[in-house]
Amino acid sequence: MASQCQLDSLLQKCTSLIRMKQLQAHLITTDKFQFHLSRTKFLELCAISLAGDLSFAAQILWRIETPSTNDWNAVLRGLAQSPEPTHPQKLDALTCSFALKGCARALAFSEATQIHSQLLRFGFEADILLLTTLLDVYAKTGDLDAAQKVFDNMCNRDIASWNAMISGLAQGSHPNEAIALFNRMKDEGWRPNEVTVLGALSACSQLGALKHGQIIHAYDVDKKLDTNVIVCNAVIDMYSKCGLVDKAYLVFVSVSCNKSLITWNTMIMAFAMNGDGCKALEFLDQMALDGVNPDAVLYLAALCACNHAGLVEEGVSLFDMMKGCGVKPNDKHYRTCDIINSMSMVPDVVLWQSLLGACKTHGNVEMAEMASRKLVEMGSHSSGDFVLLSNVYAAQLRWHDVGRVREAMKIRDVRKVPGFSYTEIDGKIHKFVNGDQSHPNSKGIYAKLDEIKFRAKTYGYAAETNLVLHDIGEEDKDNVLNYHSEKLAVAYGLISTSDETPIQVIKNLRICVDCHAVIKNISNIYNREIIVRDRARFHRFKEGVCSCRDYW
DNA sequence: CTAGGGTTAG
Repeated sequence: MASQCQLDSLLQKCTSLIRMKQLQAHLITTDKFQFHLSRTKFLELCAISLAGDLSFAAQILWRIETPSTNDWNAVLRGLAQSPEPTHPQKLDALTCSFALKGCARALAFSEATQIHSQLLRFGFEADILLLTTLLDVYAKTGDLDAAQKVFDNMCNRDIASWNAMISGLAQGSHPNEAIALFNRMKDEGWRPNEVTVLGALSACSQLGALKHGQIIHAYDVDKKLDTNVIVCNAVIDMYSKCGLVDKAYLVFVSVSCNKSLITWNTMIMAFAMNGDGCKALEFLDQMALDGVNPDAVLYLAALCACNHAGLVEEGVSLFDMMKGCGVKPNDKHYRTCDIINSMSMVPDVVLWQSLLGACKTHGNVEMAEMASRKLVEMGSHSSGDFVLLSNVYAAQLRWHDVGRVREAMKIRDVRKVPGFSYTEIDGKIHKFVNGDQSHPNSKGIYAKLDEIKFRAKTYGYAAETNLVLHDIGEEDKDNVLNYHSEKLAVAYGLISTSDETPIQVIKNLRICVDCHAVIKNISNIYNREIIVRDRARFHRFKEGVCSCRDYW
C-alpha cells in the first residue's frame, strides 16, 4: 500500500469533483479502494469538503457491500453539516412495508416498534395493508399483545387482516384464541378463505380440537376450499393430530387435487405418530411408485416411524437408503451412532435428540452424555435435551449429576418448559397445568385422583418415583407426580363424560413414565379408552396396555 | 406518469 502521506497529498489536491473522481478511479485501478483506510478517507473528504459532493459520497456508500462504521460515519458527518440534515429521500407506505418485512424475517421487534411510530407520524394508520404487515411482524416477533392492539385499533379490516391475526395467534401458541377469533370472524359475517382455515386448522391440530376441526373441514368442502392442496394437507394433519388416523387416510385418498410432497409427508407422519411403522414404510414405497421423491424431512418422518414402532433394522436400512451405502457395526446403539457419525453432512440436531431418547429407554448413560455433549456443541437451547439427560441420571439415582444438569441449564438460560395438557369436552377446550387448581371443577378432579390412587393401589400399582427430576422426599415426589397435567385432564375426562366415550388428551411435553403407568391402570380399572398425544406420538391406552408397547 | 406492499400446510 502506498504510504499514508502519498494518499493525504493526493486527497489535498482534490479541489473539484472531477479531481475527486479521478482520484477514485486511480484508487480503484491500483486496487487500493478496497483498503478500508483509503476508502474511508476518500469518502469523508467527498462528503464534507467544499470540492466534494454529499450525494456522490452517499452513492459510493450504497455501492459498498458491507460498509464499515467509519464509512457510515463519513456520510453521516457530511449529512449533519449539510444544509438539509434530514434524510433527503421521503419514505412512503411501501418503504415502511418493506422495512417491516425485513423486521419479520430478522425477528427484530424493537426496530418494528420504531417503524410503527414512523408510520403513525407519516399518517399511514389508515393503510390496511401496511397495518396488516405490522400486525404480522408483532405476532412473528412474539408480541401477540402488540399484534392484537394493532388489530383492535384498525379503523377497518379486510380478510387478510383477520387471517394474519388468526395465524399469528395459532403460530404463537395461543390456539384457543385463534379458534375464538375464527368464530368471531364468522359471527361478524366474514367468509373465511383458504388462508383463514389454514390458521384455524393449525390451531385445532395443536389443541386436538376435533369438534372445531370437523366443522372447519365441512366448511372447506362446502366452500370448495378443498381444491387447494395446502388446505387438504392441513385437514389431514388436523385429523391425524386429533388421533383419527383412519379419517386422515380417508381424506388423503380422496384428495382431488394434485398431492404434494407435503401431503405424503403429513400422512407418513400420521402413521409414525400412531406407532404404525409398517404402514409408514409401505407408504414410502407407494410414494416411489407414484413418482414422488422423498426429501430429508420425509426420511426423518420415516425414521421417526421406525423409532416409535421399534423397527430398528428398518431404521438402519433407511439410513443406508439415505446415504447410499451400508454400515454394519455390532451394537445397536453404536450402530446408530456410527451411522450418524459417518454421514457426509453435519449430523442433524434431531438425530442426536432421537439417540438421546433411545438412551433414556435403554438406560445408557455414557451414550446419553455423548449425545447431549453434541447437542450442546450444536448450541441446543431446548430444555427437552437437558431434561432427557437428567432423566437418564435420575433413573440411576445419580442426583449429583442431575444437579449438574440443572446448573448447566441455569447457566445457559434454558428454562424448563412448563407442562400442560388439553382435553376437549363437548367442543370446549380445557387446559390444565401441573398441579392446576384453577379449574371450576377442581375439587371433583382431585377427589377423582384420590379415588384412582386408592383403586390403583389395590391393583398393586406403586408410583415410579425414581424418574422425577428433583431429589426430594418420596412423599413429595408422589405428590408432584400425582398432579401432572395429563392426570388432571384424564381425571376430568372420567368425571365429565359417559363410560363409552374415549378420553382424548393432548400434552405439550413427553408423557412421563409414571403417568404412562397410571393411565394404563385407569384404562383397565375404569374400562375406558384413553388417547394421549404427547410431544412425540400417540399413546392409546386400552384394557391396561398402551399401543406404544411401553417403547417411546 | 403510475403501480407497487399484507395473511398460507409437513
